[in-house]
Parts: sequence; C-alpha cells; structure tokens
Amino acid sequence: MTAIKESSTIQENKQYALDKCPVTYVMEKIGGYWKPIIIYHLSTGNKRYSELKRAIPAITEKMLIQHLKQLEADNLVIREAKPIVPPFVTYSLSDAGNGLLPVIEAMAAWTFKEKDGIFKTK
Amino acid sequence: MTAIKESSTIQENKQYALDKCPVTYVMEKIGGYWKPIIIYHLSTGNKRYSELKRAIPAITEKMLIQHLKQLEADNLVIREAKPIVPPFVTYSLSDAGNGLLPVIEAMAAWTFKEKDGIFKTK
DNA sequence: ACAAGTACTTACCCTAAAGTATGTATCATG
DNA sequence: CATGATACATACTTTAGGGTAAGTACTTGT
Repeated sequence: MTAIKESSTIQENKQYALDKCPVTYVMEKIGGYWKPIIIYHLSTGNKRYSELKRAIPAITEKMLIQHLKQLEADNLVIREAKPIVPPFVTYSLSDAGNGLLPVIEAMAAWTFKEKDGIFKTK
Repeated sequence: MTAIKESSTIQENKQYALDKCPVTYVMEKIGGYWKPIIIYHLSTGNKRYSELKRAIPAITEKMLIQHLKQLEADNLVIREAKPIVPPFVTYSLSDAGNGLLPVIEAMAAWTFKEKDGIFKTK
C-alpha cells in the first residue's frame, strides 16, 4: 500500500504536525481527492464495492480500493464480505466515521457561505 | 508560486473534486502540514512574520511565506506592511479565516474523542 | 468455450508539494 | 566595516500521492 521512506524530513514534519495539530490528524484521514466523496456516498447508506464504483465513475479501481483500505485501517469504514462467489462486499461507516459527519457538514457550510460571498473581503 | 501543469488528469480530478465536493474545497485552502498550524497561531492574535517564525521553529522560511501568500490569496489572512525599514509586517485572520475556526474546532474535537477511544471499534 | 460480472492486485510512470540552500535590500549598532 | 535583524525570493532536489494499464480467481449465462 504505497511504501513510505522512513527517514525524510517530510515524514518527520508530518509526524510533528500529526502530534501537534489535531486538525492535521483529521486531514490525514479524510484528505486526498476521493476520500470525502467516498465518505459522502457511504453516509447515505451502505454500499457494495461495485455500487461505489458506479457512483463515482471518474475514480479508478486502484484509487477506490486503496482509499477504502486506508479508511478501513483507520477504522472509519467497515468492510463486510460474504464468503460466496461471486463476492459480495459491503462498505459502511463506523461510529468514528459517522462522528466525522458534523465536521464534514461544517466544512460544506463554510464553502457555501464563502461561495455566496457572505464573508466580505476584509 | 509553484507553477502548475494545466493538462494532467490529476489536475482534472482536483477540479472535479473541487466542484463536486465542498469538503475538498476547504481542504485545498487549509491542507498541507503547516497551514492549520499557522491559522491556529493567528487565531490567538495578530502576529508579525518573525513571531510566526519563532512560534513554529520547525517550519522553513520558504514554507512559511509560501503558505502565508496562499492564505492571503485565498482571503483567509490579511497582510499589513508598514512602509518602514526594517520592515514591519503583520498577519491576521480575515472574516473568512475566522469563519473557519468552528470547522477547525470540530476537527480538533473529533481527534480528541478518537484518541480518547470514545468511538468503539465497531 | 467464451464473455461478463464480482472484487480486487500489481508493476510502472508522472507531477505537485515539500524541503535544502543560498541570496537580496535596508538600516542600526558596535 | 561588518554583523544582525527585518521580510522575503529563487534555483534546484526529493518524495508521496495520484494515475495507467493490465492481470487474477471464480462462477453464471449463452
């Protein structure tokens, strides 16, 4: 899952930011172009892998599972696989994942305000 | 300020995410290891360039102004320079920047919950 | 027997973001 | 006359994330 160089200032600074900054900690988990979109689609109900794929046509399969795996590793989504063939795998938000929804809504709210020009340029 | 290649799928997908996803829009503005930290320091009061530098020893000067410039361009911080020498430049949060504080607090709150194990692993 | 659907995996490439190092202009002070 | 403080700028390198393309295993339908 994308190997990382252990000894680089960029990793050290990441660590620094992760420790010092609870905001960075969240962004590590929901950052990247696709994660918020995936989370959004899961917030409207459990979805199969193929459903997600169809819901987000622009994403490649590599990016989709890569992010799903990361979200699962971070305990934000839960993967359930029925041991049948053809496979039947469902993804859903965990408690922690659901806990992020207010954060996500706050962000969305800010964006709409900003785009509506609610904040004067001062 | 870091030239960008206009024609690449990564840019297209970024654009897609920015249009489709208000969350990504926020993260574009406060993403990166240092921006949240800078914003935090400004949220406790206006700061001179050199004060920020001292407050965040691990950051390089390049990263510091680069992010300050971006934040200014995004209308999140305001730069005020007194036309004297030695220079006296102050940075402060704009209305839009202050509008982000609830978002930032929501993120911090989630992190603390998560680290305290409030979310059970299911 | 061959295509289609399920859910992935893997090898390789490209770029934006981050970091390193050094330089600039102006003035005050020892 | 050279050092320190102010607030930057700029060339050059590295790396982590994102993208492309192709393959896997197993079954059902035609």
